[in-house]
Amino acid sequence: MALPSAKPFNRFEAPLEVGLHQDGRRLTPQRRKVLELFERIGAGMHLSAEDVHHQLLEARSRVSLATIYRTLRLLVQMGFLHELELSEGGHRFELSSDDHPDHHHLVCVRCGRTEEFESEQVLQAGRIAAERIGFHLIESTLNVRALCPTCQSQ
Amino acid sequence: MALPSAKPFNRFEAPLEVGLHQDGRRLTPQRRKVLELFERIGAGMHLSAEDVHHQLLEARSRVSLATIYRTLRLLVQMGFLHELELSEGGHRFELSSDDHPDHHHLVCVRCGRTEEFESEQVLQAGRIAAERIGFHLIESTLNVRALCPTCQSQ
DNA sequence: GTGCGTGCAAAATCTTTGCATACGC
DNA sequence: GCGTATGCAAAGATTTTGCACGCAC
Repeated sequence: MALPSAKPFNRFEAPLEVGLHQDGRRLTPQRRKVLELFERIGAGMHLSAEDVHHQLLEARSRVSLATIYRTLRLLVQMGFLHELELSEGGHRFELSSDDHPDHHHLVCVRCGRTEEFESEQVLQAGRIAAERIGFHLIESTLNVRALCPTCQSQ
Repeated sequence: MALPSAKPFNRFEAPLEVGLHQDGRRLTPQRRKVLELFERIGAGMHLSAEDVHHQLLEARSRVSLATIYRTLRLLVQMGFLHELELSEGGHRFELSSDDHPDHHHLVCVRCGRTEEFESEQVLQAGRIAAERIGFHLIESTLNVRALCPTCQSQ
């Protein structure tokens, strides 16, 4: 008779384990708990490192904040999580100008090269989305993560 | 005979002074220097608080970092500066998911309420902008800063 | 003269890191 | 058993704040 599986099935666990082992890394309870938390709350929920820490504590899992920071960075690198930039964390400033209306940024994820562009289409899409749920638009910024030509050829 | 103007003309100074006085605030040399710096380097340049501090020191202006933080916040509130969110400062995470492709965020600047939406139009605009300068698109996120219905009515 | 703004230094956040121990492999 | 990952605490980095003084108005 077959032994019961020690771990419940988790659609993320197999890929997580495989991905980790490819790089000589290890599947630890801490890493599993962080990823399971995100799976449990579902896509589209945004948590900070501190949020993750608290949620895990409430679920009776003590994972140190340092490990959570390390794990979040790892899971983003591996593609399991996305890192968002919402307005709270903005730390750079530029001049407002009529010649230079709402504009957007293309950032090379490898070398950091940044290019700006404008797009009436984007502006309009943001406005429509805002109006649909009754928000009043203030400004919109599209951040495009990309590879620049130089980094593509390397 | 007319007295010479003590201050050189500056296209931002008059609006700055007027805007400040409307709220019972004052036009100080520090505030003027910060705004002049941004004007000197031109629209589209992105500076952090620390950058502003260094640039002013090089221009022989000692303005304390605390004042720079206070002034940047003020100038953003008044609309003279924009606050950007580039990829360096992201601090929130969400699950990646095939059911939940590139999507965008509407954030209420007052209460922080966040709504998501998707837009093929935005995706396409990002793709076109990337291809135009030879970048290869990885992902794009539109952040829309807005006022939610509740906060509008207050 | 009134009271807002500044500088300074201390505090509060938020995030990273060094090191000894624990444990996945 | 080897070597990666963790927890802890300390260090860093960034941003905010309390307070006395200075200066814009």
